Amino acid sequence: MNNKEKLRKAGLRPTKQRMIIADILLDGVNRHFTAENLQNEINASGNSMSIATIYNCLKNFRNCGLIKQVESSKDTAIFDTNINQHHHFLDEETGELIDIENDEVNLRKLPKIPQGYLNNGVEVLIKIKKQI
Amino acid sequence: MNNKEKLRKAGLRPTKQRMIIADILLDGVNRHFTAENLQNEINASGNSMSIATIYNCLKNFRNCGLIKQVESSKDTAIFDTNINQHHHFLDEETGELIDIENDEVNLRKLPKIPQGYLNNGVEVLIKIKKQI
DNA sequence: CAAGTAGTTTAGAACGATTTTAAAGTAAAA
DNA sequence: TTTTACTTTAAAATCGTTCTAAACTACTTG
Repeated sequence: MNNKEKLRKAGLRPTKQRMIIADILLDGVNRHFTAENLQNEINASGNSMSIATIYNCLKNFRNCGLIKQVESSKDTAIFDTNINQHHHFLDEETGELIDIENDEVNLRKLPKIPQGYLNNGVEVLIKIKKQI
Repeated sequence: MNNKEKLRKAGLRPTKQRMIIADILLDGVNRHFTAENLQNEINASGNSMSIATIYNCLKNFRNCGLIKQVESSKDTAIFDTNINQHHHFLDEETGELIDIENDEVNLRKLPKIPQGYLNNGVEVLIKIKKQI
């Protein structure tokens, strides 16, 4: 399925700007990035786009499940093109994130989900620090 | 150990402002809060403090391990007085966090920590959503 | 295809959380 | 004490992100 079809399937009009971003993000390579990182890639690809459009687009893509947003207490939002359930190592010093595939983690025991709620995804974060 | 001693032990001068905050936060009750929540509690206690001092103090307390900061992609930093390793349920709609004690989660299998790094804490986040 | 309409992009202003500034204040050391 | 280093403060600045409202464009319908 090409990117135009992916956008339509997600319920998004395949505009010029969304296609530029889809071409960068939806290439099958897993990556973590910020809005600013993406703007740099857009510029490097010979295109340009308002930062408001980049934020709109990231929000749309995320809401449609084309990308994920990483839970992180950094001051800048971090997005992830790996939309499968998976986990992360986080170096708190540098903010660097490393993917952990889902099958590398196994939970023996999970707590009871609170009354009236449904489980909507489990994320394991392993904080790491450089050895000295 | 009283709060003055806790601050000294953490390497922090027990100033008037830090004592006011310690008296609110270090009462043994686990809570999640933002800088603004804390400011309201300070005001409610009949004291007042510059917001810059509150941010300084939270950063100091966190760096000394007196409180923790929760990994969350909300736009406002969330702190936690529960400094033991533990986990959270997160309702992404409302941002509500619920503690999960460490013994309620059991990991059967953990991935290999990347070369040159040390494990610095595991956090499990279970995203939940309201049943409809 | 033409015209209508609903959704999209844009630059720039606005916003909100957090940090910086630099001056005044305070705790601890000498 | 006096000195020194650290802390607090109000206000300004910063930074990521969202809003605004006007121009634009994709899609629909005739």
